[in-house]
Amino acid sequence: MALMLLDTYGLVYRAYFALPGLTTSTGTPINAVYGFTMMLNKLIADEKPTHVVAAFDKGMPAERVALFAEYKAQRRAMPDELRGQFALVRQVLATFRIPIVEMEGQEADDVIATLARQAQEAGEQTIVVTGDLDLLQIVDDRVTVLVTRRGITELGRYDPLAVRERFGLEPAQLPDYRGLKGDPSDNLPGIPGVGEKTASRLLQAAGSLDALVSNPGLAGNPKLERLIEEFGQQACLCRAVSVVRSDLPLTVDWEGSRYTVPSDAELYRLYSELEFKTLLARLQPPSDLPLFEITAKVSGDYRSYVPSVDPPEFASLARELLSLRGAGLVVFAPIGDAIGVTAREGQGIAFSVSALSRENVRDAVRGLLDGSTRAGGYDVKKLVHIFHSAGIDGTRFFDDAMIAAHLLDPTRGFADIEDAASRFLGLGLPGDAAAAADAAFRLIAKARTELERRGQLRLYEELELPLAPVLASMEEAGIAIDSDELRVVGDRVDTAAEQLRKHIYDFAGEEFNIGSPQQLGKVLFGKLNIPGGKRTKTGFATGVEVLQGLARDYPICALVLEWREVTKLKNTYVDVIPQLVDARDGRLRSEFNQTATATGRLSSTNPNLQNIPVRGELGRRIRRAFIAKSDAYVLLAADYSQIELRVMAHLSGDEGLRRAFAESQDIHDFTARQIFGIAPGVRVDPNQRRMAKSVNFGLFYGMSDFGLAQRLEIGRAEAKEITTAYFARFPDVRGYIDRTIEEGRRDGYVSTILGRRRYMPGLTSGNYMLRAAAEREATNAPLQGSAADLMKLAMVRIDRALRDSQLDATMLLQIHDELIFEVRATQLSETAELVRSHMESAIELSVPLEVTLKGGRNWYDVEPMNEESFEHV
DNA sequence: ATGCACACGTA
DNA sequence: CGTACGTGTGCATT
Repeated sequence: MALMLLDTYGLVYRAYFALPGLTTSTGTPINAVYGFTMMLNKLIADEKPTHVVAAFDKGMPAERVALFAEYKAQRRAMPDELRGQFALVRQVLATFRIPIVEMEGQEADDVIATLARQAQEAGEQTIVVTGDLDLLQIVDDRVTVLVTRRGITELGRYDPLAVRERFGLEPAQLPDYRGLKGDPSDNLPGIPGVGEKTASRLLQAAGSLDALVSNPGLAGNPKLERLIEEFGQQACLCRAVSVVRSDLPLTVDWEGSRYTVPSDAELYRLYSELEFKTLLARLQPPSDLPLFEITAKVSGDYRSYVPSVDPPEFASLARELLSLRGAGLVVFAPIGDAIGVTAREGQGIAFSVSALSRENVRDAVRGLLDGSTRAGGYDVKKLVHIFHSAGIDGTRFFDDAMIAAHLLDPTRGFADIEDAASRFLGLGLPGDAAAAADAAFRLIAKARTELERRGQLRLYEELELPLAPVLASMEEAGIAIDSDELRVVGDRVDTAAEQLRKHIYDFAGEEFNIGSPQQLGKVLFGKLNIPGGKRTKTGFATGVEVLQGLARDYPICALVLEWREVTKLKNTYVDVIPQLVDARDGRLRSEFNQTATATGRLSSTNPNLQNIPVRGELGRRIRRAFIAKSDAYVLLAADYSQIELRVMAHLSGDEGLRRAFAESQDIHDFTARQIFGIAPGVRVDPNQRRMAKSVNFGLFYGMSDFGLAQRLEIGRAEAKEITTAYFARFPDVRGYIDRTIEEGRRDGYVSTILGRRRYMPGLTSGNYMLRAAAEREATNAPLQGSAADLMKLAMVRIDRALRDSQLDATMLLQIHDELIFEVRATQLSETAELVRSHMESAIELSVPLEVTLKGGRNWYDVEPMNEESFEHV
């Protein structure tokens, strides 16, 4: 026989924290019981036990508390969402006919140890499954312990050999070990300063805790010796608490614990009740159940209709329900694997994407959107993806509650509907899809009113809303990756990193973790005594500015900088991108988030394609891996030149700045001439141009004289002279900055050209630092945000124009002021012209917009296209 | 596992 | 003491 003993509490607890907050359609939390059931199924399948027993804790562990009053005193109360699930766990165990063994005043550990000993004495093999390492002490030839690792399905298997390998100790020594090192989770102090390493070493040297206490000299180190003398008794106490009892007076009906596989019908009932859709899908529905069973449940205000099996009739039912309510607007809310649908407050319907077949999703949605209804949703981009995968294209969404919420308060991101509901409706959601849909419905109504009041309805309806499906199609397109090219860079980076590492060790005279700023600081400024150390709270500052200053005199600093560059490339791009490439078609699909930034820009994640290196030569080469899909295609890159400064020229109306752009000058060169009074015909010193460039950039970041001085490594007085000269030449720029901050203070927000707002409460703060930071943000937000407005508008129009044209061209990426397309090579010039015209005419400013076009086989080799010949690439 | 600090890539 | 992001590592926390 093979006996399996479950440390039920530990496993359920583990499952609870390992899984996200899943609930049934009525909001009952089920993540822990679901995880536990998954574990149980897997354990039975893998270990094939003949007998299974579930041990539970019951009551206070009186003996341990008597020994050590503080035992588990620090434990936080069990979360309510978890507590309720234990009844369901018992229900699961009942279905599997697994007996529960518990004993008043005893912990599951002791019950398990007792049963394991009984089985051992009978000559049987036992497998113990637990969530922590305390039970490893009972491991022997006949007792194997499985301990959950990360996730819910990974288990560590401990036999005596594995225990020795992990701890360097025998299983029986583990209570001593725990007594020495303590255990914060049970509030056991052990000996202060003694951790895993020391505890293990001490026991290897002394054999046992008793030996150590009676002869502290065995520690071989005066400091430890003292600690043992002082805290030895405490350690013994902790040890006593840690020893499990294997002599409880328990008798088990072994025959009753024989494991028999539950029937499909029993499992079906259980899984339906708990709405375990994936587990349900593996089962054959019993013939005596109706094919389409609707269970109506009420939770709070929300009435949910949950199909418990694949329902062919779902669509017609859903439509019937909605038509009863006189639906004119249908709102979809994706939440987890499910989608909620609603047509009127408090009347949601939920269905799950994973449980329903694609066909059913398609039928359901088509049934709902039959002409007379408008579609809305929370996170339209996600809905477009879901609909698309179910074969539905071209749904026009009239509302997106997520986007609306973000327009109303762009300071925060709105990842899921719970965020938005709590912020704007003051609602906590019960977590089921129907409630989410209902919340989305209410959000839309509320947000529309508010957007209209603020004059942001056009921004919402004509810019942000149409952009969502454009982003969806970009995400779906992805970009082709040449993995071989990435490997080439990878190899170079690998060897470089290796050489640099060794080199650095040579200079340091020791091996250490270069990636740890703490260790690096100690080596550089401690051991090597390089001057100019100190700063930051946690230790030495080792940022680029610091190391760059030292690189000339101390080669090791230059090496560290190089090492950082190289490992950064490796870890962030070279090693990561291949893993994210879709193996089916070799394309990389990242996500564009429309509701992440405070200024109106997009953000990109998984991976972030908006920060692929361009400055360093090695890093830049990564762009060679971003290619067009075949020889018949090329990449087209179109970027706005100096868009933020042009926006500044427009918003400020400054004559000098406008003239510069009107005359199509090199703006930094032009600025340098103005600031430094350089006559026409005289060349601008590159250093002067560099300074002018810093001034221009600093402007729209709200930089101070101090910041400019630091940036340019010049005196503060000189910096002051430069800015004074600048504002003398461009006086309206000064006026614009002051006016913007003043308006922000007065109205509470600043605005972009299209009326996007950013609320700036910090402008009236009494705290100087806070206020100054808010002033910089207020200066920058309209500039950065207006540039984002322009680009987004261009994207919507280009997407439309491309679809209306016969051009074979796809928009792939947006990098704030740049768009990347995949274009049929023969149509490059035509496409480029289309893109350029829409970008340059997105919004008419008082200065011309200028777009630079480049084309090439890959992102690295894109080369400027000139007016006459677009075809030379 | 989760959150923080630091560092660093982009516009 | 220059804006806006996302992601990697190390390290200290459950």
